[in-house]
Amino acid sequence: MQKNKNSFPVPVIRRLSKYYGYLERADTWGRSWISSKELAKAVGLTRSTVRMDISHLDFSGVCKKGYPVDKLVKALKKTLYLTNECNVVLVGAGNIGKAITLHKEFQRKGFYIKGIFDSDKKLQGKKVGKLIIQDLSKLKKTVEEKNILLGIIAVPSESAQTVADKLIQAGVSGLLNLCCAQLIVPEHITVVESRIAIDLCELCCTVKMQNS
Amino acid sequence: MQKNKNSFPVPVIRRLSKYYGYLERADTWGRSWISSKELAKAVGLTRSTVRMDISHLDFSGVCKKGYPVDKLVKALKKTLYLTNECNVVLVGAGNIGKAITLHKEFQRKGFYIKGIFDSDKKLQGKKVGKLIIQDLSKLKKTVEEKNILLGIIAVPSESAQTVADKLIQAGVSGLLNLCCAQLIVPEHITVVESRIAIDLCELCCTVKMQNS
DNA sequence: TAGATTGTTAATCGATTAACAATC
DNA sequence: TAGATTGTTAATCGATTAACAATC
Repeated sequence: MQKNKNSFPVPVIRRLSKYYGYLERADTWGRSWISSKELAKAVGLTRSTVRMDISHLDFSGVCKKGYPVDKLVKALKKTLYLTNECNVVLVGAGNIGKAITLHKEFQRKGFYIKGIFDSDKKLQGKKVGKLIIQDLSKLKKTVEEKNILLGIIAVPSESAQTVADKLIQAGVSGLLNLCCAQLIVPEHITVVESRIAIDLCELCCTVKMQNS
Repeated sequence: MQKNKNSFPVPVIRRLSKYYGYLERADTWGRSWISSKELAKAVGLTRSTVRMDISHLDFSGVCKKGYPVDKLVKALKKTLYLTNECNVVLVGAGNIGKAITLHKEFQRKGFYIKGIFDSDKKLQGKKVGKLIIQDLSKLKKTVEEKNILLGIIAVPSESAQTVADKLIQAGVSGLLNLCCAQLIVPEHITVVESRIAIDLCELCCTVKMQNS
């Protein structure tokens, strides 16, 4: 039973995404029922956590059988707002930026990169897939015309804040920050940090602490 | 005062990495002292949290002045095991894998990609920067000879588990998993998940929940 | 029926924040 | 000195886990 639309803690959202990822695949294998025990094992969590998380959804399981996979996938999709497509723009046409633009996983999940921007004049006009790299002065126009919800920041740390400001001014509601600089944003803007370099630091540190 | 080398909770490690990232830059600007208040503001946390985290280090601040930036950077570097370089291999020479290999940020932080591997025969032999893409049969030899600690997995979900098994068998101690599949690993192996697609889902979901 | 599994409440655990004495 | 800041303890907050009645 869904209590309050706005009351999902971030850890719950992250885990629901995990369940969705696994169950979507399980569904294609023809799996029709799954218990909290099995799902917990598959994603590396406890039964209790899985049941608590699923209780947030507008959805019920069946005693002794578990959860119907197809319906659970649908409920997750709805709750995670993955039913509609989501348009995004990306700033920074370096190696990482280009790789993300060309990556098919995002489209498959309903995220469409509708514009790629870079302040480097030498890159402007070049193609990345079907998109042409544009100057940031075109940002606002694209965000308005193409109904863009989110911006991805894949520029060097030094220009991250400037780019964030321009994206917000252009009208996006959320930022995915791939660079290591801390962003300062107004309250109504959501920022999620996705930093491979910091994740690698964390991994290295954890491993070395254990071995010491 | 450092109580127990092995007792750092993951959230603390992540925040210490953040402080390190910011302070390293502040140091190059010539900043010599910083208070918990200022550092907290710069990285978006509370004073209390900053002071608690720093109390984990083998390091002391000075009343009324705060913390000496250069010494704090050194203490963080030591605690986070960033004093020595760390050798890694990467499996999956697709767009993302190549972009990471070519990215300079990792080297700057002391992470050296010493080998790139792909099971695709058409890619083997080609160059990515100074590295030549190799077959996975060469994995074990590279890990042993080049003193490799970590493996980065940048392959499609379907082959992630197989690749993880091979990396573990080759002798790495930790895995950075960039793909969405859940990995099953023995207890002595550390896995950190770094998933742009899931971060993007989280961002989209959070934004849409707020706007609804 | 007996056994298994859900849904939910209560208990535990851990992390963050607040408060304040000590200090310069 | 007065004011500011550290270091640390205690209080709060929230998330995870355990337990168990209800159910099929």
